[in-house]
Amino acid sequence: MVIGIKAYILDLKSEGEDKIKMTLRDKSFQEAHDTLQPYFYLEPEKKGHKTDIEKIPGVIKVEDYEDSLGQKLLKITVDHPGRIPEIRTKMHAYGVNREHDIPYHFRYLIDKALHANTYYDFELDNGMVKGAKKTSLGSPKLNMCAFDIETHSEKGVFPDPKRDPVLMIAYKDDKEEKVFYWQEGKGTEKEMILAFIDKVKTEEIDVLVGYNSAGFDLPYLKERAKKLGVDFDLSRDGSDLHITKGAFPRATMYGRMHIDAYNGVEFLSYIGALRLPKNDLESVYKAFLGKDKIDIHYDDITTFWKAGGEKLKKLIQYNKEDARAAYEIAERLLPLYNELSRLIGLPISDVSRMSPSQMVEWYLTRKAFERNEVIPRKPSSEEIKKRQQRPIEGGFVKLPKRGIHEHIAVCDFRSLYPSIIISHNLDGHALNCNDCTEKEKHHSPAGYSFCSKKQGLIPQILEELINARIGAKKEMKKHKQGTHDYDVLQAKQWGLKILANSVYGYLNFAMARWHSREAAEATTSLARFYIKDTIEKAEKAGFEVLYADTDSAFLLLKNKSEVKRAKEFIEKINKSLPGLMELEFEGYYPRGLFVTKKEGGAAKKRYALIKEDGTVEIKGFEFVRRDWSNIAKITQEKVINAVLKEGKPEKGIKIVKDVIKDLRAGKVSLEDLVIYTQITRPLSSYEAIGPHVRAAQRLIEKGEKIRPGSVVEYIVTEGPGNIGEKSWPKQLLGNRKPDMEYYIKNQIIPSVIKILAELGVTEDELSKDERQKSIAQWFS
DNA sequence: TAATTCGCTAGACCGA
DNA sequence: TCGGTCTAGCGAA
Repeated sequence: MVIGIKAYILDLKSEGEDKIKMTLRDKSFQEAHDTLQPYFYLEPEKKGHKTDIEKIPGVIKVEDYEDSLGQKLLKITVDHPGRIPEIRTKMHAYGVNREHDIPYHFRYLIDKALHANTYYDFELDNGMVKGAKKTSLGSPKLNMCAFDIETHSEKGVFPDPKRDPVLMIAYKDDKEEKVFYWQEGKGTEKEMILAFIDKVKTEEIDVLVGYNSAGFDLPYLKERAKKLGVDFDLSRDGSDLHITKGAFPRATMYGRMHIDAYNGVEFLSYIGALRLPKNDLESVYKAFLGKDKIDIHYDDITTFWKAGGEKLKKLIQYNKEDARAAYEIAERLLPLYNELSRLIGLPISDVSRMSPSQMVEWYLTRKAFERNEVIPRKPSSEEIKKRQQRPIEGGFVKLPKRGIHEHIAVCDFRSLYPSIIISHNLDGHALNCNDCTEKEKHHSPAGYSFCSKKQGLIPQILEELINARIGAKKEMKKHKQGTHDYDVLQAKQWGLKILANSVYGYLNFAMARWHSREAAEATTSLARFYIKDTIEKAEKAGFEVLYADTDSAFLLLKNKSEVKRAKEFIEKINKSLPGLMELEFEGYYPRGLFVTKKEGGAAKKRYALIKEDGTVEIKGFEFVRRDWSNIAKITQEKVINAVLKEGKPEKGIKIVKDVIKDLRAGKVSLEDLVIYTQITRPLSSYEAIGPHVRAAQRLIEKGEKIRPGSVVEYIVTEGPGNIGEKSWPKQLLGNRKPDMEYYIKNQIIPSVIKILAELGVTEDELSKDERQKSIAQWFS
């Protein structure tokens, strides 16, 4: 029987020989099947292998294949996707494998031109897909829930699912917040787990979110379920929850997308959309809910659970807040992942675990298929090492003019690297073309030239991404803020921006299939050319250029009315720029501050600007760095504000002196003295034991887990030895007293001195009236 | 197994 | 104890 349904592919997997099973979702959901004969390519070492290869068990067909790049290959069709690993190993005798490492369900979506999470009119014949036509329906709305578990724990012992039960499971969706729990004599752990599974199923949850749930909650629940004889079946087809352990843990269940919000937070931090002191649940909760999460030490969880009454209530609340924090982060992430999934065309569960580079690579893979280009191999480890040897030259940074300046116009190139790549067709395959004359080619200062006739894959996808983003932004204007359509478009343009911004980095990334050193060098060399050219032209036009970094230039104006002249200058530049390249007027700033380095000379990448409405933008200074104490940061912010708003030295001096006084009087909270620093490698591989490493060692001695990525929070205390010896983790501070003189001398003074120096404040002035004469020596 | 380069600064380390 | 050099982290773009 043939039926037609409007639905989207939520999930899919391989099933048997040449079959794909998929979950089609609309208001309900339904299982469907399709076929795709698995295949891969071989770059043959020499001709004449064909007949040998045909004899290999599992090989169905061997054909000559030439793609649109002129690559002459053998296309090897096999009977079963699961056989590819075995067959491709045998192929080493005949040549080099190509496209042998594309997961079968990705292969299916790419070859059939189907995008996950996108509505199609499917024609199904007894559950087999007979046709799929794209509809005009927009983004699907997925049912999402967050969850979190609390487990029994003995003092100082990490919970072990072989021994310690799960006490509670918090659940939150868009309708309710609920905590499943049991107590001795009231219910059982088994019933609780079953009730949770039942909840996920009855709510038809499509997206299950936890925090570190791939590494902890789901493996833990699975293990407990096994012990209790419960079928821990969260999937939509009765298949098992699949757990992959290791440095990058994964948990997958067919038919439901699992998102680990921890990956999401790392992703958002990575692309610069989120900056938290550390990427833990507490920081997420505070950033999103604006208040601190209830604090219960994990040693006390079982005690609270047993105690009942108010304590139990508090534990329930604690558990709820964990789920709530995961939910908050997921609410921001899901629309983005949904759009990225639609763009790249792969399921959310896969996309949510990808780095921006991987996203670019899979996007390119799909587009390469459309162009009939067999994709490049992954580089070997030797090739990767070779690529990493000599770094390419990056952006140009102009030495700024130090001091406090008035009337600054900032202009910057819109999407500089992408627009250069598109306008000059920078692409590994467009390099050294034979179709263009020297004159026709795009030339770069790096010495490489590129075809001007046939657009390369990289410039093509960049152009598509940028145009799609312009389209999405235009479309956004037709919708009211806060509506579903608006939010979807917002997420879409964000996803497009992430992809477009990642392409250059991808090009220069050693592990990239489409790595092109030449294209990357051409990109940065042209970027240096354009910014230097702009600086030169600005100076010729009579502007003093205060500073420039990669894609932006700061023009010093004589007065505010010169803004018009600056805009005219920008327009003139734009007339000379090729293709999509555009210089934009970013803003007018009445005042700006550039300081000198510690070693003298003006400092790059550190400045502060104030807008007409009084908002201050601070770049590079300690204020924006997490590895400085809050007291130093807020003092610096106040001083910068005072300098930019009033420009009088007295106020700045007073701010600093007051803080010093407060520190000596013990009026500063401990929280404001904490320094956050990340541990980036196993402790044993540090050559220099800095304060954060010393503090981490102390945590390890107490049995805490410190891994690369852990953020240590430490305070410098009074006592003998170097600063490291004096550094104690916040948790282990005990009776130790913070070393206030350290905070004055090594935190407050260095963070303000270069700023106040621009107002003519000298070391002596700052130390005047101070009871301790020794202050002067700090500035020596 | 998953973007790079440019730049600043603190604090350890090391030899005189 | 001093100063130079190196290691390490993090931010700007």
